Amino acid sequence: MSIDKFDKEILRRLQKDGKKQNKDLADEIGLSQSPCSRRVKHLEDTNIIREYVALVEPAAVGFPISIYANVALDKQTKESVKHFEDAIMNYPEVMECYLVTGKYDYILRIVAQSIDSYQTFLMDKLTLIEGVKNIQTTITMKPVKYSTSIPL
Amino acid sequence: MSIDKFDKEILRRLQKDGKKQNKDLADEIGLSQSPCSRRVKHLEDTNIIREYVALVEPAAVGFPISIYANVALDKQTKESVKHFEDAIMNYPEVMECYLVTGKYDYILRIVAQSIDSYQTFLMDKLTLIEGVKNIQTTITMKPVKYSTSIPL
DNA sequence: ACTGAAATGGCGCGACC
DNA sequence: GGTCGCGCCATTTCAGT
Repeated sequence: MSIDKFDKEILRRLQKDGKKQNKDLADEIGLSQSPCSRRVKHLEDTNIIREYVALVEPAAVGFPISIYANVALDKQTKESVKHFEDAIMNYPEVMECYLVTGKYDYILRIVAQSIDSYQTFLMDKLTLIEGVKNIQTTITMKPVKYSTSIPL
Repeated sequence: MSIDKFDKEILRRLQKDGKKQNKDLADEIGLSQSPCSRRVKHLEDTNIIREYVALVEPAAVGFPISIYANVALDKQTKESVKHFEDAIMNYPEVMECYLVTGKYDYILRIVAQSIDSYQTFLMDKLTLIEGVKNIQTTITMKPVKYSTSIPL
């Protein structure tokens, strides 16, 4: 179940092109098709490859705004934390959420169609979650880099 | 060039499964195969679909640490900004980088194999970029949510 | 046991309506 | 936007080392 050299090469390439043909992949890493295919299948089955997705340009589909929100909770009890995280999971605008150290409890990246619609999200959803004490918003002005590739 | 109902349905599905077969996609949205395929191709050609990728579980390949770094520059001149952004583009550990408002200039999400290797990255790379004045690091303790799907 | 080779079935793709 | 047909690739099975 350890990741060897071949697996790393496979992952490196599939992270760049999720639709790369098995034939080409096999050629590139220097294996024939069936062992290559088996390795890919194994990486999928063990959830090392979580999923294959199409990445959509947010601005092109009407979501030009990305916002970071730092969220502090009243208390960090198991129930309080679970309630917050469950709520977050149901909000598709929340693209990322991490539990963090420091004076806030969570960092969220939220996408929105406009600053107004973010305001609405804030008022109607985020601030209404039980246990949320304080939210600090950071507006992004420009995306500089967005990568999904782990640097193997 | 406007995104209609069909295109939205296509994007919604390909964001969830980038390898969904055209045949199935066509069935689901209620079109036959070739118009469906033509639409997908158009979305690709206009870069509304940026790319297809495999998402890899970071912890499973030895990158369990995600860190947010807030970076302030000495000055925000065109040259200074360009120099920083160029440097960032060459660091594969930097998964995301946004230009932001507020007392810092950039927010970065960085992946690392350990806190130590992040320290090394900080010392040997980030702080050495010309024009970087100040960096504030926020360690993440747990990923709660990570989505790449724009909520169409 | 894991790799490499061959055959079969299905899908994507492009021409045309 | 739909229909049809060709070619290519994924998959599975089998033999070899």
